[in-house]
Amino acid sequence: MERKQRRRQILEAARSVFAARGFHQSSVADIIEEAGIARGTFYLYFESKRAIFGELVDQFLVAMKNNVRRVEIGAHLPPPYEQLRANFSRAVALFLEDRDMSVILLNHAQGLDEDSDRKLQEFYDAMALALQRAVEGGQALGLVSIEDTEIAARVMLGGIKEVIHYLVVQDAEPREREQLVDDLVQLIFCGVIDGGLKQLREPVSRVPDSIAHLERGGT
Amino acid sequence: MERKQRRRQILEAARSVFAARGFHQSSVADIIEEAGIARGTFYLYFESKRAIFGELVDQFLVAMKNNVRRVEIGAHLPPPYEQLRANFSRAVALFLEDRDMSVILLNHAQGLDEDSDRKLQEFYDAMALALQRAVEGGQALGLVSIEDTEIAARVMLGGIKEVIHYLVVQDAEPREREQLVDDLVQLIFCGVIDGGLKQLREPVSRVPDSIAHLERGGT
Amino acid sequence: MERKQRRRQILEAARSVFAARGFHQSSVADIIEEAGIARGTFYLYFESKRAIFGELVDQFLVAMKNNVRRVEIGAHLPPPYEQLRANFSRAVALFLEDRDMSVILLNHAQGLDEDSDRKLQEFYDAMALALQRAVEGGQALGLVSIEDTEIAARVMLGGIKEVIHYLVVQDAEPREREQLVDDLVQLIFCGVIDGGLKQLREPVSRVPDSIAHLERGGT
Amino acid sequence: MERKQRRRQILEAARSVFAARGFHQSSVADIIEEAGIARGTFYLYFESKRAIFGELVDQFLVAMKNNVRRVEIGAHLPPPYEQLRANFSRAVALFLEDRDMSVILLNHAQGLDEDSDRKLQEFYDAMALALQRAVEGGQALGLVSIEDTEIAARVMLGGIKEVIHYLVVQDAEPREREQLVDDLVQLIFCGVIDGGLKQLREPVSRVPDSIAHLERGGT
DNA sequence: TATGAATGAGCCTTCATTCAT
DNA sequence: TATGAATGAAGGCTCATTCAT
Repeated sequence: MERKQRRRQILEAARSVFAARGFHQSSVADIIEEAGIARGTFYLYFESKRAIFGELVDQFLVAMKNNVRRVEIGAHLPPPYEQLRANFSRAVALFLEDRDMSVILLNHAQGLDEDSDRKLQEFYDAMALALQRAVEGGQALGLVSIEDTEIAARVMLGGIKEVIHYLVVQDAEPREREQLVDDLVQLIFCGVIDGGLKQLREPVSRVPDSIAHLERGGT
Repeated sequence: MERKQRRRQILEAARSVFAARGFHQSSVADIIEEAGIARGTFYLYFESKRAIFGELVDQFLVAMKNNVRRVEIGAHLPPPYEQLRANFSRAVALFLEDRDMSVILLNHAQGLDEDSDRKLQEFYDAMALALQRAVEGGQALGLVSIEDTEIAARVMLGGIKEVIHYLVVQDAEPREREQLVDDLVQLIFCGVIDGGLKQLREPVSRVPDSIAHLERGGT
Repeated sequence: MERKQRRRQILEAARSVFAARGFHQSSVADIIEEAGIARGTFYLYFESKRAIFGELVDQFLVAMKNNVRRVEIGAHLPPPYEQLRANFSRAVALFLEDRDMSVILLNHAQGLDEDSDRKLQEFYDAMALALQRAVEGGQALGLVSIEDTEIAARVMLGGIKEVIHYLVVQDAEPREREQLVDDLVQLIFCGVIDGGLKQLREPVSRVPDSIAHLERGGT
Repeated sequence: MERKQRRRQILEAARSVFAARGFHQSSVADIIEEAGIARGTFYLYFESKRAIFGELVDQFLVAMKNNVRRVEIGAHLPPPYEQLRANFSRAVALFLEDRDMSVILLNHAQGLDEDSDRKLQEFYDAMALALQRAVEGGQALGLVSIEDTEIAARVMLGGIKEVIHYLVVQDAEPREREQLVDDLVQLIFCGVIDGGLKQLREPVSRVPDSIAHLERGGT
């Protein structure tokens, strides 16, 4: 128990250090200073700087996997939308509750070495695949007409990642989380345009006053 | 002129090295070897390893800025959709034509140091702002009902980044670029669900045969 | 008494560890693992890693000193040869019975630090001196014509050390120990050439068939 | 040429440092201080501390191998004794001319790691084999009656090593080198006893005055 | 006495940058 | 302008030893 607590303490320290400076800018010296321990103690609990970083990432990925459930279709089950929304909600919650790890994962976790990159890649691939399956389900139900489900899934994944990243980096609890999730789900599944693309396709003759100022805007 | 060519030669070498290994894994030794020049020569043309990296990023960002134009609304102008689509098309083209830089920007350019991160941040912020303005334009035109245009813009930006990243990393010219751009625009503006969310909200009683296999899927 | 047993246990463990890996390659961790004790316990019995090593060496040197007796000359005493041979026999027995320590002494015990080196040096010096005295005795008896008895003693000492080392490292009980001792004594006192150097000094005109193959040998 | 000189300079520094303190007690810091160069410069010329040590050892072993020639038997060749003596003379000269390396080889070169130990082992094995072949030659010529030529060779090798070691550590040019070589050859081939072992086998009834003092000697 | 967590000095090695030629 | 040898700060990691329990 003692041992586990010390481990946790070091992990916390490392997490905050990595989040603040990134992997390369962070030295073991930074971590032990943050944790208030001696040099050797660090290596009593972790094999290397890489190892503790990997453990942090793994921890988070596992939590994420455990919180995202396959969308099942059936009469006695919640409608797909509810299931999807619940997944989104849990994922967003995880990210927002652990901003350090979010920053690490979305900002610094890439380009360390091939193994590490592959692990991350595989995680995102798994998320993308889950989304792709959901989209294919929608296709089968006749709700989706787009053909390239892989691209569709990637767009959705990217949207989620970027929003999370944005919110975390802004470091502002911007609004009600559930409202955010609703927006996110709607944007990702339905886009921004209410009635589809048709409306965009026509030339606009009358500029509403409300946006006239945009025409010659600054940077 | 001679000097400019030498600069360009070193920049090319650095670009390919950075793309292959990332910033931290790449050493000045790698770059000068790739360029076939001596150690000292490198510093005759660039102040530091960071400087040449920054220059590569800047170069690309400038090209990108030059290729993305503000969407103007007016009777004698192309419809907003055409303008938007043209922007997307040019951006995608830029990325796909310079995969090295795409990898660098989307994978390795973050977490180097505060200056660098801020510059990148500012670039993406600018892209997000452009998208946000477009969305606000749609709002004014009554096409968009979503209120949080900032989030909407971020979702769109993330979708684009992720797709580009995916395509570049896959290293496969997957399909007609224009077709891809069409899909991208549709996804980002209209989402995947044809008729809006309503359809997802209802429970599904009948599972189409075509997706029955998905219910108990593997990994 | 309990304490002495624990000491002995740790000494045994250290001996086998040192013999297997040498002083520098062996860590205190290795020793306590081999002994099955805790880190702190080690320092309850020995001041340092160096100390336990020194104690092992001392132990062996004392045993050796106790087993090598001065060659006494007198009418009622065994002939010098018997006494010398007995000394050799006991020394060889000691080495072969404690191969771990033999390896340590003959292989790893040098170059640790000045104190340690000096102690070892002194031991070998004592052995050399004993041999030198014996040679001087022979000189006085008219059996030895060589003048530099110091060198003679060193040659003899080196011969013994090398043979022991060889046998221990080979890890094979090569032959009857007493036969070995006989050979050793003969070699060290009488050399390999039966009739002295004269025979070697003359050119060889006729190559015996038995060694013709040696003239153009391999490695 | 410049580069070779710098290499040589570092090698010299390392040689003297290793000889003075041994491999483990010597740090790269010691070597660069002795050489008067910067830390990085060391690694410009040698891969590691181990590498430079290995190079020093190799250098010496090669020189030794080049100086020891197979003893050939034939009517038109110098008598075997001359050839043997010449080998000894060259070997002794090599050692005495490079005392640093002698100390390193005879004192510190063992127990570093398996590779290193094996290399050294192989070198001594080769020397032993050469001596064994010589002894076998003597056997064939009827000059040698001892049967175990392997042991004989080891005794000879040990005698040489120990004498060299002794002389080097004493750090005194003790006498004419050729005289030393003569003694060495005689001792190694003919032992110390003029007329063979028989003389030692008889009890001694009369103690010559000249050695009476030895009977109750000091340490 | 026994434990094992904690300590921190010390070492090897890397690599961006400088500078004499 | 070009070279490449030289620099030295910085960082990861080990391990003998201490100490609170």
